[in-house]
Order: sequence, then structure tokens, then C-alpha cells
Amino acid sequence: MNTKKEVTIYDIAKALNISAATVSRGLKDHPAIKKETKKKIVEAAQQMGYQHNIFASSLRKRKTNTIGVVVPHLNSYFMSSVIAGIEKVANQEGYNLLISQSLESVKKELANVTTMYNSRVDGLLVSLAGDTQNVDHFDFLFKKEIPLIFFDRVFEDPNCISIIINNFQAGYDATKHLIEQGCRRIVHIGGNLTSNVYADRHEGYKKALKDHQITYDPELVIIDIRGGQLGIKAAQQILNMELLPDGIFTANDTSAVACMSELKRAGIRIPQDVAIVGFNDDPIAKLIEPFLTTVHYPGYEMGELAASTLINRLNKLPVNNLNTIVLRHEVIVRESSLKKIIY
Amino acid sequence: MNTKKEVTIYDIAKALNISAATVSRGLKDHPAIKKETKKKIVEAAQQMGYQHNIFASSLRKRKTNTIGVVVPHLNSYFMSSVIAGIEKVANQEGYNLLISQSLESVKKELANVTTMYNSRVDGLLVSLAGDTQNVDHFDFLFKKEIPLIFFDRVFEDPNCISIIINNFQAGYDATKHLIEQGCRRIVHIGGNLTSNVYADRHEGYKKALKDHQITYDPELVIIDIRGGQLGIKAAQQILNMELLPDGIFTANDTSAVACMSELKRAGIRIPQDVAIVGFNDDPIAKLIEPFLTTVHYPGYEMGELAASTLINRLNKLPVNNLNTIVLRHEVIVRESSLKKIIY
DNA sequence: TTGAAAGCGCTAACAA
DNA sequence: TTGTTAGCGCTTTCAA
Repeated sequence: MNTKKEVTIYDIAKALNISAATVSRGLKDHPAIKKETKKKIVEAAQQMGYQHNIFASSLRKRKTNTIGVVVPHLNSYFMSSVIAGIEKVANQEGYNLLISQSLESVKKELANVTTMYNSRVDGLLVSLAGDTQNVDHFDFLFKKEIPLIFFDRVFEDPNCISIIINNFQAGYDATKHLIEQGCRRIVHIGGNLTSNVYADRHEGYKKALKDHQITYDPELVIIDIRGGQLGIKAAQQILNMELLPDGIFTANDTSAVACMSELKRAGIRIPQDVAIVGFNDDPIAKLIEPFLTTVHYPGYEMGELAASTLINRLNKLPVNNLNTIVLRHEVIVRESSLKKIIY
Repeated sequence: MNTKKEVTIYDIAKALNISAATVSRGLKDHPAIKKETKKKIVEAAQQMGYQHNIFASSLRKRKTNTIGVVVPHLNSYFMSSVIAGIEKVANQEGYNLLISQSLESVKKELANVTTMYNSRVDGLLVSLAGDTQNVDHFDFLFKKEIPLIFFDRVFEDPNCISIIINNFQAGYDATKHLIEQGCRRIVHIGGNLTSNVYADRHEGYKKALKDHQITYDPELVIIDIRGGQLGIKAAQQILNMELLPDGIFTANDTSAVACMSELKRAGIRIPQDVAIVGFNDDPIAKLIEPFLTTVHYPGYEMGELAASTLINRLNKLPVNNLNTIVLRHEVIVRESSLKKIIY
């Protein structure tokens, strides 16, 4: 935005000898404007280099047509798919996006949300930071009735809609798949259990074991609060076990791949010695060897859905009092877990 | 932004029995306001739940304190590092970020930039889409004197500052490293040559060959316009060669890893049969086997620099008439290219 | 050190 | 179908 004088609707009005109100209406397809007037207006605007002033408009309408998006990290295939989905819907509906990453810190999350609040976003789409334990820090949003929708990393709260997959079931399915391949001693590598996604996957894992009469052994669960080098650390921990596991269910592909790579270096054969299942269906799953069995996570759809739900809410469309929307997941079987076929 | 009545400086003024002008000044530390008045104002604002209205302010000041960022894709470690760097500086300086991805399409790039222009961003940070051949579509920005800074994927233009690494030299260094490891038949896998980064890396490759008396063979150069499955396609092409190469220089780690994985499946040993060097120093380089030799690309620093340069420009600080800023790169030697030591 | 007043550009209620 | 008018909330010039 520069400091030169802008072309305003008044300039157009003067040039056309009509009122500014008419220009304003003509520019936005108001039904009560004659076709030719509209045409004249649009042409003049074009020709004079008119640019709609969002600030004046937002100030007047008390609405910004901007949606804030806060995610833990931008650099995963999953997140970038989600954002592409959000972008698509938002653009379609004439909304802008304000995007930022919390880098897994509640503090930065709050700072980002506050900045967005000050920028008067109409609504927010948030995937929570790993160490976020509640949503008290969002109270000021609720008070101002700014809609907040969570996706992926959510927190159950009556004020918010959550969009997720059934992480419990997905964890269950992944573990069950390993059991069906003959695994009995299954390690689970997970993320911070404060996060619903990791907690639920962990519970699914436990339930699958139970349903197949396998005793849950906390020693086999490797959780890392700070997700740094989880895969590698986990591999080392596994290599130090007196009795090696025969299966591993990892709650994300990045860790799965890192772990697998480390195990392979130590001479362990995948899947013959240890079968591995990851989570997310990141493209990396097909870059390593053997290809990684994983749980497909519909990121793009999740983004679309999050955005359209929020926009419906903003438009006061009946959102059916819904509180949680669950998307479908799917176990994608690849080589890293196929004991049965290889033997 | 909701529709309830906001608390304004007038409300504060009334409550304190002073003028709105004084409140406005007090709120932003104007030097000519008495300390205690200021204190009263700040306290009242706090207590009444006052929230600064960016729109009124932007409208009045004709400045938004917002920076637009347009990148080809969000989902790379590199980009997310760059953005983290930009965010850090921007937040420090009180700027907001508007981020979007062009998904490698000039059309979407232009649409995104236009939206940002309409949102009256103060300046723009852009990494160009793969098929962008010139910057004519940005002319309207130059006319309005909105500063535009390119990073990574740049286009030489007197209107813009570019922030890059020396891709030519980096390509040269990477290739030279392979030559020093004894490679003579070196394949180059690159991206769209319209893009400076890929064109320069390719030229560096050529020059390194020439300097070491190796004839440049266009048959050994595999370029993909649409970066989809480049690594895999390249591997297949390599496997079909009558004479296998002994070295590969790939212009990004993702393709390098995909290619390596495919070659390994075909029974080719890395680095014994073929040495590989990638580009970017993506974490994936240390997830695969063997670890990938690559060129370190300082993403975070690039982001910081891009943001601070832009902000200086916005503040009319002398930017020394600079046109191009070059950051340091570094070849990180790992196992995938070490023929000498292994033999 | 403070206040009055004008105006940034747009929209919408109301009137014609 | 179009025009009049009154702000949206803030900043800043000028005056006191």
C-alpha cells in the first residue's frame, strides 16, 4: 500500500456524474442497478485503475472476510494438503487467509491467535500445539463470539467444532493389521499424549492388543514429549531391548521412517524381523525401502471441510449443532508390514 | 470480528474526560503526553477491553503493516524454515504475514499476489512458481511502488531485490565433489530450467565438468518440467541407459531420495556403483540409507534476511541500491557420495 | 501537554 | 433505479 492518492468510488462517481452509492452498488453487482450503469461503472473503474479498499469496507461492514489459520508446523505434507484444501474453499467464498505456525508452543500459539484477533479475523481454524492442555487462553475469542474450529489436533470444548479422523479406530486398525500379520510383541511409538491424536492412537493400540489377548506392556510404548529425533531415539531404545519386538506401530510416518532406517542400519530386516506401520500416508512412505504401510489421512478433505464449516458458521447457516466431524481413514498396506506374504 | 459494538478510543476518552486525540496518543506512547495521563489511558483501555482497530488505523494511515508471502509450496522443510525466519523478523517489527502457495502455477501466483494487493499489503516476499518466465504480471505492483523482494526462485529485474544462494557455485561444488570421488559419467537430475535455481545449478554442473575435462553429454541430463515423480522417472531412465552413470547430482533432496530408493530396488549399490549428491539439506537426507550428501541451504537465514530487507525498504532506510544478496551454501558430505573412503 | 475537527473510503438505511 | 447522508474508528494538523 503506498501513499499516493488512491482512486476512490467518488472519483468514479464524479467522472460518471452519478453518486458514490451507485458506484459502490455497481461494483458489487447489486441487483437494483441498471445493466448499462453497471457496465459504465465497471469500465470506468477498470480504466481509472480503481482498487477496492478493504479497510474502508471492513471498517464500515465490521467484517473482514479473513480467516486465521494456526498450525503447529507448516512443513509436513499433511499440513500443506490441509492448507491447500482450506485455501481452495476460502478463495471460492471470497475469504483471505492469515496463516501462521505455533512451532508446537502454546505461548506462540496464543501470540499468533492474539495477533489474528487484533487483525479482526472473522473466524479461526486451529490445530493445537503439542503442549496445549486446554483452551482457556482462547476465552477472549469466545467472549467476542469469534468462531473457532479445531482440526486434527483438537480439544473438546462446547464452544468449538472439531474436525478429526477416528484416531482411536485408526490406531486400532493399524495394530490389528500387525497382529493379523502374526506380530505379538508390538512396540508403539507415539507423540505427546496431551494431544488427542496421539492419545487416541495409543488407546486404539491398547484396545487392539486387548481384543486379541495380548498383554499391554508399558515397556513397549515409546513416547516422546518433544518430537525431535523420536524415530531414531526409539530405534535405539528398541535395539537395547532384551527381546526384540516383531512389530512396530508408529503414530507418524516421519518417525516410522527414521526408526526403520535406524533399525535397518543395525541389521534388522523389515518386515521379516520387525513389521512396521506408520501413520499419515506421507509421500515419504513410498520413498523408502521397503515401502511403508501406513494410515491414510485425508488432509485436503479435512482442509476443505474445516473451511466450509467455518464459513457456514460465519454465514449463520444452521450448523446442526454439530460438535465433531469425523473423516474416514484407511490402512494402506505396503511392504513394510507384510510378513505373511513374504514367508 | 464480530458485530457487537466495539470499545473505541471515544469510549475511553469519555470515561476519562479527555479527548480522543489524547487517548490515541497515549495508547501509542506519543512523547508529548504526560506520564500519568498515559498511565490512566492504558489502564482504562485494559480495563474496558479496548482493542485497537487495525482497519480504521490502516485506512487513516494508508499503511497496513502487513507483508504478503507467496511461495510455490509450503510443504518442504526448506520453505517452512524460510517462513519461520520471516515470521520471526516480521513479528519483531510489528508486521503481520499473509501467506499463500502458488502450487507452481503462474496463474495462481498472480491471483494470490492480486488478492494481497487488494488487501493492501505494504510489501511482498515472493518465491516464483516454476513456470513463471517473467515478472510482467507484477507490473501493477511496481506502478504502485509496492516493494517486491524475491527469494530462492527469483527473476532478475531492476524493480526487485533478489535473495539467493550462489546456485551456480553450489552446482559446481556438488559436481566437483563427485568428480573428486572419481566419478566421470555424471547424471544431472534437475528441475524446470525456467527457474533460476535449477538453471544455475545446471550451469554449475556443466562448468565443473568442463574444468575437469569431462565432456558434457546432454543425454545425461534429466530435467522435468512438472516436478511430480521426477526422482522415480529419472531412476527408470537411468536404468535404461546402456552405460550406467557412476555419479548423480540431483538438484533437490526429494528427487535424490526417490531416485536413490528406486536405484537400490534395482540392485544398484550406493555409493559403490553410483554416488549421489542432493540439494537442500532436508532432514530426509538423514532418514534414508545411505545418508545423503547434499548442499546445505540456509532457509531460516534467508527468511530473516528477506523480511528485514523488505522492512528496511518499507522504512525507507537506505538499502544501498542493492539488487542481489547472496547467502553462503555448503556441501555436506555424507555416505551417499563417498566412493573413496569405502574403497 | 491537550483538544477540535477534518477526513481516510466505503456502505447501508432511508428517501426519492 | 438512484441519491443523500451519516457514520465505521482512527490519526494528525492546527490551534490553544
